[in-house]
Amino acid sequence: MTRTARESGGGRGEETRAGIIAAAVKAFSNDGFAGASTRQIAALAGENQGLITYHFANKENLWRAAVDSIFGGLAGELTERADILSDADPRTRLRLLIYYFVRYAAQHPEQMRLMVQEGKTESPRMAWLVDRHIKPLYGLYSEVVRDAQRAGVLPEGSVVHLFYILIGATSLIFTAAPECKRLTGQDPMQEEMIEAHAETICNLVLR
Amino acid sequence: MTRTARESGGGRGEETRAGIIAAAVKAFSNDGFAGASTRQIAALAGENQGLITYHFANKENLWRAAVDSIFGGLAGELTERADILSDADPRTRLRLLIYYFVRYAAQHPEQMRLMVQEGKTESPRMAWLVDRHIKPLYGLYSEVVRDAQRAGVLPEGSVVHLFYILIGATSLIFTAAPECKRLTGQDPMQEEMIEAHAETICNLVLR
DNA sequence: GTCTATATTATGATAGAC
DNA sequence: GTCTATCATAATATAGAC
Repeated sequence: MTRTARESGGGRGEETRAGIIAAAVKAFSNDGFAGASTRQIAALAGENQGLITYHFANKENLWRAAVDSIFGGLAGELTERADILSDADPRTRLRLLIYYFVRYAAQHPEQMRLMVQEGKTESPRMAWLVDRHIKPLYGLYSEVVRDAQRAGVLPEGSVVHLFYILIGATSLIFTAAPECKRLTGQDPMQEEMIEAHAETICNLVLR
Repeated sequence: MTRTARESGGGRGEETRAGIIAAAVKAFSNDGFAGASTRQIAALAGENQGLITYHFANKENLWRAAVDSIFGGLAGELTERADILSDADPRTRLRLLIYYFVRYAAQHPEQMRLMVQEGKTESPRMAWLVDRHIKPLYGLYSEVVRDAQRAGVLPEGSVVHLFYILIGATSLIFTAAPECKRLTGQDPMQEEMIEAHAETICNLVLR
């Protein structure tokens, strides 16, 4: 029984595939699609360059696999998290969601990096990313925001603005973590800094 | 009397130089240092590729010139703006500064794009950018924030967090404008959207 | 100051041995 | 599935004519 490249499971090839994807995530989120090279990605993964062609056929496909990996189960995780907190009063609920958001942004800076990388220009890749991954997130987010608005925990205002305000506020410090470290001497990836960031946002936003 | 490339003034070469810088600003902020190519920049400027070498010697120098051009007189403009508003009461002052910030972010999306591009990784370019341009801005910003905190218009909290929160909140929607347009159908670069964004931030933040 | 031509290296993709 | 070798192209940078 022969195995194909697309087949999932514990095969040796799947490990290689996963390693390449992990390297691609770093490369693409740091340098963008044009800036990252397949050779660099193969080297980072400790694999041969030819394996990228074998597992992904071309750079574009590798990028898609990397993006799928980055956004992975986020939508699911978020729904779950929001459901768990559905009993809490609206203010506490939003507060805990913000803490969750901030912690997530700190643990996955690649996600924001990639969103900014690709969101700057119109392109087929951007369209794919938005339709496949961002729209579902936006939908979930809209519900949370509207609930909070109805409960008077967030001021009125169209969801678009609140979406980008909240994402920007929670993520930028981690997206630009090395810059922040050089600018202020403080490392935003430290536990206390992550906590303090969430706390500051809550103090600023929640009434 | 011969003119050198470095000499400023109305010479023909200065126009060329300026055109190349303008093209470089777009290219570097969109594709990053690695992603942008000198050929692409020359083509965008409608100039010959050899002229980049003549005016800037190499890619790195061109990047520096582009960054200097982007950050240009921002620090000066900001100080001026803050001074003009020094008579207003603290709440109104911060409100007007936020409106100014948001409008500036909308008119200069390249600035944020470049900050994110370079802030992601430790590099000599990042160090240069932070030391030369971001630190002065951070200093100015710190004063404004501390004044607002003393007046009770902003909650307590260390300036680092408030810095990245405010910059992220004001800028991301414009940084990722094409993405926003595809996601929501609304173009954040429209006047009404810019106004609404500033308004939403003020409602959210000011007490 | 501007342009063409080119040296040199890096890139994405392919072919084929193992 | 993995690897080496290689092709075709695009990159930065240089040399030198005008």
